[in-house]
Amino acid sequence: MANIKQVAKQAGVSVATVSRFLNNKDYVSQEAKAAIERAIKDLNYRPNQVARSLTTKQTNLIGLIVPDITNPFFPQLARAVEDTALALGYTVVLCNSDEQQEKELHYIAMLRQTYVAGFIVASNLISEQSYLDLNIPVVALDRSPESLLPNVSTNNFEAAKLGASYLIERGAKHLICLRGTVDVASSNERVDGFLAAMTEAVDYEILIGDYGFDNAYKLMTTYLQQGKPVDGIFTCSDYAALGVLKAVKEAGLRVPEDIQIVGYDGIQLGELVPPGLTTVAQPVYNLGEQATRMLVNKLEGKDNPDTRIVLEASLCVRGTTK
Amino acid sequence: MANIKQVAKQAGVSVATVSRFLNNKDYVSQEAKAAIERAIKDLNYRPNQVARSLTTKQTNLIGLIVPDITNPFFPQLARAVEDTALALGYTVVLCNSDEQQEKELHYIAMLRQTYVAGFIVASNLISEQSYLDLNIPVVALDRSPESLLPNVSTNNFEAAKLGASYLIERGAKHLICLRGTVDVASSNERVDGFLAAMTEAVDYEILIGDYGFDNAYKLMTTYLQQGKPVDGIFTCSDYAALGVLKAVKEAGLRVPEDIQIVGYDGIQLGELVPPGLTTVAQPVYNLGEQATRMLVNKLEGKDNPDTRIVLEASLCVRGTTK
DNA sequence: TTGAAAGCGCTAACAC
DNA sequence: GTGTTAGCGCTTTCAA
Repeated sequence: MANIKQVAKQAGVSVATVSRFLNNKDYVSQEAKAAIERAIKDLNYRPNQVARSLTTKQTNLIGLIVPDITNPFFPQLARAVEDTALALGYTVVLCNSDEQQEKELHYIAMLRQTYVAGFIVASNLISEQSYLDLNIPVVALDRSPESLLPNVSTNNFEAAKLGASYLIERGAKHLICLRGTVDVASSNERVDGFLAAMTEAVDYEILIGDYGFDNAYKLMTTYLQQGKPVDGIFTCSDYAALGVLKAVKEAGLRVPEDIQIVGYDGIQLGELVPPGLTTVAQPVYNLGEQATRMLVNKLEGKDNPDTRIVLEASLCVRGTTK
Repeated sequence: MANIKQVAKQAGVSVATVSRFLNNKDYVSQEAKAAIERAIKDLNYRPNQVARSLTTKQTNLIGLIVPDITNPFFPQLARAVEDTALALGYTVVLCNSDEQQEKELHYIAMLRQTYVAGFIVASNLISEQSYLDLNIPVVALDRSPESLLPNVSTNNFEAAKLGASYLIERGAKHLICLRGTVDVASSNERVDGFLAAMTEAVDYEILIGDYGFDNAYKLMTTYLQQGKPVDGIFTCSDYAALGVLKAVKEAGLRVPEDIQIVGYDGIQLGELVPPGLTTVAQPVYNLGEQATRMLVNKLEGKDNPDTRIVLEASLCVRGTTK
């Protein structure tokens, strides 16, 4: 691969001029421009990003950290982020922390050393303070509106309340809330929303799980074996709802006749899984797009009063409710 | 962030010695070692990878290119690759080409400039020659065993034959093969496998689609409206099978009573979707692991006769077949 | 066993 | 408008 020196020589100018041309800086005469353009074409020259970032201590890389790439919600989110970033001139490095703190730290360290421009964090394994300590722009995505970090999310509380209320509205009397990991703000907020929807006419129980499929399946299978009465289940993620659905069916119960289910997220797969998953749908694409724009605004030092965007989720009624 | 010079100063040695220590090269006296270790700890020093790769023209980055991150097969594959790579000391950069050649080229160019060590390619948008021209190790994953590139895959032909045969075995008489993009080798091989399973007792039709959900859904919906007789469908991906399943159900047909379906890939979601997707299951994790090992072997110049690994797929019978 | 110094490819003063 | 040159942080001869 050719380097800037060769281009300069071929074009009969200095490397500084070539560099200016490359970065649209200062004035470069028309003749010089033309000569450089030719040389670049002739030599099939591409600027070396590594050298560039060694000097500038900058890149146009955005690290996107997701907790579990096998949860279909995150690929959908990732796609939105990538789309938007690419359109704005940034490249996304997708990091799957796989629910392991160690992996997340590894990715952060690696990207940090690569002069990553900023992060979009959709996982919850590392403290917000740690991210702040990085001293580079970070945006939290799909976490809590109360986050210390600039963030984009839905109103977890209201959204969960909406979903839980609907279960009651459709006649559920014995509810379960399958919640995500404890101490995770967004997860807590969703549980609070669920609780806010409870009335005196119903009873409920809270099961502690995570947003994954496997745990949801196991927890619900165990629970159903106990034979306690249940006719409505609210899960804090769609992926978990799918696990619940499987457990319920295997237990020989009918959905929605015996048990109604409402998920959370709005993954595309929700419509595939017969009888169709009723869910509190987050505006997935918009979530990803807004987070990316917010980060890029920060990166480019734009005036951006927006340091928190809260989008509305909506109830998407399908077959798992009556 | 501290740099090597500061470490050297603090430790009372030269930068060269620190560098040797960092890379376990040549001899470094015990005293020097101790002093350097202390200094590194005191300064919380981390080598700057950018500077390092500018000098060495190397990194331990592996680019993993997938065609569609929203197809659940690829996240599963990605996870296996990441796991293995991390264990072997490499970091995976996951690139979703999103079925767009432009995006794929963008990622390749960007990683190439970053001195990426090698690629694992699970997409089919760019010619194999283009990858060979990169002049760095590349391994094709889940493509064709006939690939010019070193590759890891299942025996597409046999696997598809297995799936199609099973449909016939279970009594299907009017079959459809929903194939992937034309001119893609792995896709062609699967169709050939399907064809090889056909007997005189049945009739069949081949529909051209892709591995995605949307197209499968649309194609099948349209097809079913025509009212032609169909009682068995083989799709070249599970994700597409889910689309077919949806179309079939919407058309008011029963699965498997009226129409039997067999997918291909073995995604986890196959078991969730009632009545459970019968599929030709690829050994997903193993596929990803082997590809990563093959690439790393090449990167490290190990003697590796293996330039092609063909794994066996197996029939996973669930509810979409009788 | 260690240090001095050149150089990786590029940007950014600074001088002309 | 343009060229010279000093780094960016690291590895790697080459000498000592």
